[in-house]
Amino acid sequence: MDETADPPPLSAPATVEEFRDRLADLAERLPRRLRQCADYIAANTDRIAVSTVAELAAGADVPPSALMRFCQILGFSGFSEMQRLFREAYSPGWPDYSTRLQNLKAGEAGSPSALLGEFIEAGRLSLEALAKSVDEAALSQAVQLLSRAETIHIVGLRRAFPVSSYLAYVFEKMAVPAMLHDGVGKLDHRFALRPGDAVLAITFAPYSTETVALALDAQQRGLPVVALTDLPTSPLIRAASAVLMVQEVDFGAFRSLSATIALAMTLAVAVGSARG
Amino acid sequence: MDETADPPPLSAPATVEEFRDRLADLAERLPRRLRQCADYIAANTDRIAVSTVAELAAGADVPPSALMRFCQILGFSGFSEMQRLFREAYSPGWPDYSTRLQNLKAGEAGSPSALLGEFIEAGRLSLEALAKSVDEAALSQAVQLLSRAETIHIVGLRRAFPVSSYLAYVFEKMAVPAMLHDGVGKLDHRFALRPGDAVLAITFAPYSTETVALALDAQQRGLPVVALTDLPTSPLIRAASAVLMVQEVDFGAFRSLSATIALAMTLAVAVGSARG
DNA sequence: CAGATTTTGGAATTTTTATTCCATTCTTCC
DNA sequence: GGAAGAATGGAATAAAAATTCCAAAATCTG
Repeated sequence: MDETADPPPLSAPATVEEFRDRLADLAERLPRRLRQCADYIAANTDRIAVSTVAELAAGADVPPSALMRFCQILGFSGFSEMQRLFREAYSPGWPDYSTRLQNLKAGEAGSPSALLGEFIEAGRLSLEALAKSVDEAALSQAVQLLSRAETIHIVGLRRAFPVSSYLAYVFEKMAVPAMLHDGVGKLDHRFALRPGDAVLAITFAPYSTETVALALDAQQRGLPVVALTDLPTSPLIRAASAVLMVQEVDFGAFRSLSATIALAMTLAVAVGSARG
Repeated sequence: MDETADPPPLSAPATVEEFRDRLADLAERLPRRLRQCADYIAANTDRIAVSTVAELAAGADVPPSALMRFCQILGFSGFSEMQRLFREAYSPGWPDYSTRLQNLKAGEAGSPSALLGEFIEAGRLSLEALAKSVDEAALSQAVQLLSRAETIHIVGLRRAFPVSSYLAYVFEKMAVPAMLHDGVGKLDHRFALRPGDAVLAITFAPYSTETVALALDAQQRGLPVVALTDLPTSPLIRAASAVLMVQEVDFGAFRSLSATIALAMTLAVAVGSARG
């Protein structure tokens, strides 16, 4: 009979900060559906003010009633009360991307935000350049070669290592047999290359000798090699059966990887779905 | 019999600009109450997305029915249609893709170049979102914490591993003492954390327990922890002294890393130059 | 593995909001 | 000053949205 007062009767968050705090606090211990709500809401807080329960629920991929329960757990009487908070706090983010970027770059030269502006711009330009310059024939051929391989050997060190490790991750997610040659212990695993396999080699100037060596070795054994590199003068080219070229825009001595990763992902996903 | 076609059958404005033009055009020749509507709406365009008919009518000091009539005169079927324009214009409508991209995507669906178009677009959108959402204060604080550290410990696995390995590369190029915790051999190297060091932890949903564990461990020893993560609900947050949040746009199940890398680079270069 | 407890999805209900309609009030112009 | 037409306000209705409730499913516990 004494239903020991279950949840302390939370009062509704009064500010957006309070809201975020409570959300972060609660999220970990919520059951699955409610957790989905929390994540979606966290990622799309700005849409609360202009959406209906049904729209948000659809976005979070839960039924509307789950979202209602979620609002109540946060301490609101319901969705409407929560929405009121955001409608009142709402001020449109009108200054759009290009304006915002200008502001970022205009900040005191050398400040972190100015730097960020530069890197964002460099990434954007690289992506645009890639869109313009991609060689569709080479891309299709690369996909074909890799789709037919038994195991795909991925090699890319130093600056190319983030790319090769991401490729390895994506292939694993798609259950494509792949081996990442990461150079740990200076082992080169050359003899892991078996007939029927293929090599995906990635390197940019200044080129890694280990990567080039592995690619040449594979070629001599008659394995197909797909090269992901930057210039027509790359030493990788004479080892390769298919060449994908991508040039990143530098910012100072530093180079974005946006375009390279976009291209690598494309390759991985296309291969993954071709192998089906 | 020929009821001389009354008002030319206006179609609804399709953009906010069109809306403003039509409003300016019409306002002068409207009768009193409708004129009030026009004036109030012109001055409070930004509230349309988040208000009800009744609220706006009260603001303009007219009855709701007058406001309804006003919407229809502007060419909308009613208030809801007008509101939809502003709700959509507000949040998600990051504008203007370049036309090149459209072409890429237009290629045979499922073809590699169509895929590439999607990844390029996802990267672009992620960069734009980052430009909008970056928390400059948190960024400065993160730079400060890492600049003061003796050794910087970088930890990020699975999907975050490309980011952490790139950070390690850049720090090395800049001669900043840094250690990459890569989980090789399942060693956690927890005791490499020394007083005076700092941790830069990177993880995205679904969060890596190893990364979170190392961050918490560091926090308990009183070391500063900089978190690079995606959502306010991330378990990393309660371990962190500075939190950088970045959200990537998904394409299907796959996620670009463009924005994350841009932010990571910024951090690395800012720290590198702060340490001279 | 059975029973207890929590979580979930969706249909039913209530509340709010948008929209229409029409009697009344203002304007205008003869 | 009165008739014709336009404009108006508010009550009535329709549509949409929020909220509740409960049976079924999933999960936990002994």
